[in-house]
Amino acid sequence: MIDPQLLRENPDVVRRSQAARGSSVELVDEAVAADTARRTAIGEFETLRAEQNAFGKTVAQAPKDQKQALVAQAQELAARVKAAQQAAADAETEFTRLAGALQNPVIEGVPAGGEDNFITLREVGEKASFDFEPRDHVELGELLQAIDITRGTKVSGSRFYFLKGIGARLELALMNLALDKALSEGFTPLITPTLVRPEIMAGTGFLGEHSDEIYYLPADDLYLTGTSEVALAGFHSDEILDLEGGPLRYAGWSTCYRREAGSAGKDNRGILRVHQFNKLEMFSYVLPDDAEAEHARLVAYQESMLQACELAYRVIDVAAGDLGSSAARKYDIEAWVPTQGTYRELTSTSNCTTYQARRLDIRYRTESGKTTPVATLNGTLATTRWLVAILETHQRADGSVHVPLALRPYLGGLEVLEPAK
RNA sequence: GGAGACGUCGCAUAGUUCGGCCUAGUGCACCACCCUGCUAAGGUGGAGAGGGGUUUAAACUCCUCCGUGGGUUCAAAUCCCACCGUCUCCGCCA
Repeated sequence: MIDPQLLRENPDVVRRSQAARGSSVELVDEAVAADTARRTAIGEFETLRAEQNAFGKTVAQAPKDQKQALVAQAQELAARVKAAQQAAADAETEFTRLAGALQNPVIEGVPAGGEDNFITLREVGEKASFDFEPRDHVELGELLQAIDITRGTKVSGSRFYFLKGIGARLELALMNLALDKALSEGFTPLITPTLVRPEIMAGTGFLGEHSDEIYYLPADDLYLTGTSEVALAGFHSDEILDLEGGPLRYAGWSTCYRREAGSAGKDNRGILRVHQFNKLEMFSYVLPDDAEAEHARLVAYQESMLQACELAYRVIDVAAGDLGSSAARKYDIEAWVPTQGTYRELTSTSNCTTYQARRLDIRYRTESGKTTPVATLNGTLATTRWLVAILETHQRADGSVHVPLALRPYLGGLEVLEPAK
């Protein structure tokens, strides 16, 4: 939910943002009109209600012989109050519908346009080159007996897989490396529920245009989360936070579930795009003024993870149209995937400013004692998908795979993954 | 799965019998001030959330909020219904 005051006082800012995203600009004017209508309706209702409250006292104190006449009068007033209340509620609903459809105003400098209009901020590391024909991660996964896609499909259908042996260990090593990184940066680890109630899913903004991406369990009216961001954002919902001692930072460890409904036929091979994977997600609750600095911090943590895994990557500033409704700015880090000859997204970090917090009612107290929404940010620290880049980047001619130094302590010192005999 | 109890302004509690005197009382904690040489104790006052109006702002003022949502009524913390949550007992499973 955007700030109603911003909408009222600076509709141009919202208009520009909607335009940059390629979203409806007219919606801004509709929302402004709905805001005016809503406030008028509220005023009318409250005037009548005040009258009714006062009259109620007269009735209560009236002598018995006058009561009947007064009650008759009160009934008539009550009917008018009821109508006005309904009108106010309707106006409120309409405003919420329209304003709720407005996306988070993008931050100054975010490139306008769609998926291809991103700006590359930097490229880091040397892309792997081979004097042999490199194998893709599926082949390597088979050689190492680390990834079993055939059986994953047999058991659960397409886009499912087993991580086996060294594959399972490698994922845990990566996740634990990320967890230690998060701990050293002061994050509190949190293992989160992966089934959430509808209001939490809606509050984080995932039930909008991407609702067909989400698994839903009708028998229980619960949603399977596609990222622990959902639970992490819901963690402090309806709370007033104390940020005096600095931001609240959490690292959420969870399995993630995605239907991948719109991507049939895309990335069918391997474990790049799957229905289920694990992820360690950073989540920060900060003062609105500190959000951009926190965003830079989250990217830095992500880059240090990519570097620890000895991967070549680029950092991109995602274009407005590709942001999702809650994000005011998003940086993706994409690692070079040798057999695809391209960069693929490994992390994503969003600055949701106060947009998500306003929906979930997460506030802090200002110096004057008033409450106002906090800013929320989130970013990936590790996911199963990283195995793709790690295996392909560090492979050798004989099918063995070099283990990045930083991961070795988590694999009992193992330096090389050897093909199974 | 069955039976029952409960949900009140940070915490604890009163109020629900019998709808209007609840503009929700009290204690603790909290904040400011006063008093006592310090501390403790005591005194006075303040203090919840959301939203309108007004305003540069403050002050002021009005409406809403007693788990959530409906309903009955001139009037609901109080009566009715549904849902959510917590606890206890029984059953079942691990």
